Amino acid sequence: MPELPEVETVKRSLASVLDGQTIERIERRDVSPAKAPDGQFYGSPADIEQFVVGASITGFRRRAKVLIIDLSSDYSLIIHLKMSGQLVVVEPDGKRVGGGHPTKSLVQELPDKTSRTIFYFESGQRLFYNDQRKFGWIKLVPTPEVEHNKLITKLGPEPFDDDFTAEYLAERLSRRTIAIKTALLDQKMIGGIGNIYADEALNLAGIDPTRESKSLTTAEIEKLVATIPAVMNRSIELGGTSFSDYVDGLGQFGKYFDEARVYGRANEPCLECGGPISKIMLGGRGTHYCKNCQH
DNA sequence: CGCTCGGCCTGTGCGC
DNA sequence: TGCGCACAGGCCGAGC
Repeated sequence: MPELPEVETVKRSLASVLDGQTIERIERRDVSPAKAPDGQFYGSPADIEQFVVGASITGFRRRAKVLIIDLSSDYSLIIHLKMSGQLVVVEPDGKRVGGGHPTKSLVQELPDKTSRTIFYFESGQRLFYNDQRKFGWIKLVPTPEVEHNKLITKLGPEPFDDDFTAEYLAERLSRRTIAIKTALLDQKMIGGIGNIYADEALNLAGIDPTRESKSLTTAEIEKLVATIPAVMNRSIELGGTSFSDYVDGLGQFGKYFDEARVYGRANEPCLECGGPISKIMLGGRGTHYCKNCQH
């Protein structure tokens, strides 16, 4: 589910209510399958007891699609929501802090069967880490080690970084034969792009997603370097993309989907030419584009 | 080294 | 109405 704009939205919403709050207790649930750690939380019970319980939250950070919660114990929680992860704050009375939405996924009381870990705060509020498909994870690491952690160091520059330039991207694409769409999803090349925004940015740039990476012209690469942060910024403004059950930390839906140009719009008319949006499989991912407008 | 594909999980929606 | 298959926001590792 969450790509950079969704994780950024979750980060901001959680920070607005949980910054400075003290964790009173942790509950790790749903221990199946046996090989996954309790609650998908990688950390020994002793370490969690010592460095998480009783600690307060000193800040929230994001790197690409990874959320980092810093604690007063000088330890940090590194969290990846992968496809179906949610972090949702609930009031003592069980209501979402932001009120949430009256939809199927939110009518249900928490915890539900997807709730893997619950953080109880002294305020009485609770933070639910829900993950239907169980691909996501939480890891406990010393704060000084976060930036040296392999999960973080392997990530390429983010779309908003100063070092995300046309020169950088041209160099990285210059000898690659993989489709440009596949290249954009490579987190080592650029950190934070996922399936939705790869399709959207390529549409805005007028580039066919199946093109060989090394075939892109300088002008096309310059367009991409502009459209990628543009589409991400617009999505952050709208609170990310929800097309089924993504919600932010307050249970709010993102509205970018209403503005999506190609993603999820197979067979619908292209906003530019009116022709049908195509959907193909590329590198195992559903890929949406306009054959008239993207070359 | 580069590339493609299957696997990890659970659920939903579609075609038959 | 029921059944089985394809696909879903991500990423890793095996195998060529």
